[in-house]
Amino acid sequence: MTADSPTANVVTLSGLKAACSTCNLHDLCLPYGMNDADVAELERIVSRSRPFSRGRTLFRADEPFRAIYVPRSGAVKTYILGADGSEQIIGFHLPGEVIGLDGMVEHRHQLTAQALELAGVCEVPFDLLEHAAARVPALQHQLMRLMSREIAGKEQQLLTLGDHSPERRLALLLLDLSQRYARRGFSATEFNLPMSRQDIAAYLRLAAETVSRAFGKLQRDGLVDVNGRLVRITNSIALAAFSGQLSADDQSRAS
Amino acid sequence: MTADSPTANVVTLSGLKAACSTCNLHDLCLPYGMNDADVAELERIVSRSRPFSRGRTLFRADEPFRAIYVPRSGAVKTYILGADGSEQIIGFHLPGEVIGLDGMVEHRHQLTAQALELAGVCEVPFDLLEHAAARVPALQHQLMRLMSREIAGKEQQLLTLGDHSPERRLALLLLDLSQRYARRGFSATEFNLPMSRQDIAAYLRLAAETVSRAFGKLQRDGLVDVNGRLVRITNSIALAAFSGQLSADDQSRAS
DNA sequence: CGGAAGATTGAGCAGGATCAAAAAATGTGG
DNA sequence: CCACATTTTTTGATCCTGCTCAATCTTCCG
Repeated sequence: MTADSPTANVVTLSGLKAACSTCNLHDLCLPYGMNDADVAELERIVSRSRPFSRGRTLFRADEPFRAIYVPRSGAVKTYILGADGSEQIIGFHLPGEVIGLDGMVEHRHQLTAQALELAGVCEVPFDLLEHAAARVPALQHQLMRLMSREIAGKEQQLLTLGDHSPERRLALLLLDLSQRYARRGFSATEFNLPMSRQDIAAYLRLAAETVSRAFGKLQRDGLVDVNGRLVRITNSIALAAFSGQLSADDQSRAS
Repeated sequence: MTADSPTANVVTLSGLKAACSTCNLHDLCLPYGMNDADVAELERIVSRSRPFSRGRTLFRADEPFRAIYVPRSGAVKTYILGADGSEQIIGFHLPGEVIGLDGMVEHRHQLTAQALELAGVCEVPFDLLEHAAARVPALQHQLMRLMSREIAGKEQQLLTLGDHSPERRLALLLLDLSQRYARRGFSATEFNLPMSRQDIAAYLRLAAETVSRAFGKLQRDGLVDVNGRLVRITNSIALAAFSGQLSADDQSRAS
């Protein structure tokens, strides 16, 4: 249990034990559905790292897959560099959302994970986790649930990109973030975006200029109120209708 | 072990036991990494259905999630209907590729799965599978590997859609199918597409006309030879280079 | 053989990318 | 705390690519 060295480049994690039992992400994260004894078992595996400051990478694409990571606070983006060197953002990860589950097959990470803001992160060595899962059925079940959630989430994202209108893509992202913040106990209608406009553009596969204009349009239409990174959803029903999530009837009623 | 009734609408599966031990998809599917005793355990769970003819659905979005499905032969597409009623195709599934793993969290299927051609399918009740996985570590491991593969695959798909050029998107799909066929013992350079042009369009988020033109372009450039659904990859290196999978150097060399 | 669905080809249009510049926010050092 | 430098975001103008509409051709069924 040595003190953290302030050396910036070293991403080695300290051996600090996690406190899953007192973590408020309990029911979003790995411990969900487990009893106290099981959680204790989990805590022996999980270690908390020194916080990652903005821009620091948790791991890079092609690095060997050893562990999965879960932010406790802050936010993380995962991306891969395209053929032209541009960042293709694959996901934004809020506290309790597991990162790195895609590395199991190839035994290496498929993506690069980078902190969007100061982020406390838990590291979970995957081999230990798997062994524990074999002993603790509740852990096995929850681990699979998290993987299933990841699959469903990516499918949802494919749907978002399938929608052609930039405004609708942006609306879907804002609604998605809204729900995820709400589930974490934050406001569903007012929150700070952890990512830049360019990040949003790279995620929605749009030009940054288009994202800016899309924000303008949503604001002009009275759906959201945007001030820099602060977003307030002024009419969530209309926003959902506009995004195409509601039926055609609702849509016409809201417009 | 009653004979299958020919009633078309009934998707109830017959109780026929699977023969995972003699299935040639062994190392792609669930049995991978398991010993004979473990496979025998798995066979008690898996049941083979009467083949699904073209256009028949294995399950529909919103239906309760009870089982996952694996085609033994043929091909299956998964999709969801967009707000405007259009089919948004999420995936094409070849033999050995598990379908339905996204249903675990919400306890209902997120997508509709439909046979693209006559398809033999294995049905695996998920609760039984999970119980078996808790007893058989090799099964637990492989199940997680399959889920991880699914996540990585969806991420790859997001990358494909991120690419703006229709020709490159199509090239990436063809290369993807090529690899997947190759791993199944089929030719990597010559194969029949199981899906229509419209399906390809719905998958790549393009208009059908654009897909047609993209095929024309790839053919004119001497990368592929297309006759209806028969595809022959005449220059796989150039095709990979064109798709952006290879480095910029390779790309300039091939063009 | 005929009908229908699917695929291809062509012409015109619109929407998002790109290029360019101004404005705002962020951060840094004095 | 402010001034300055840098980055980020917004706004404007133009261009180009993929969508739409329309017609033809093909294939696949009964």
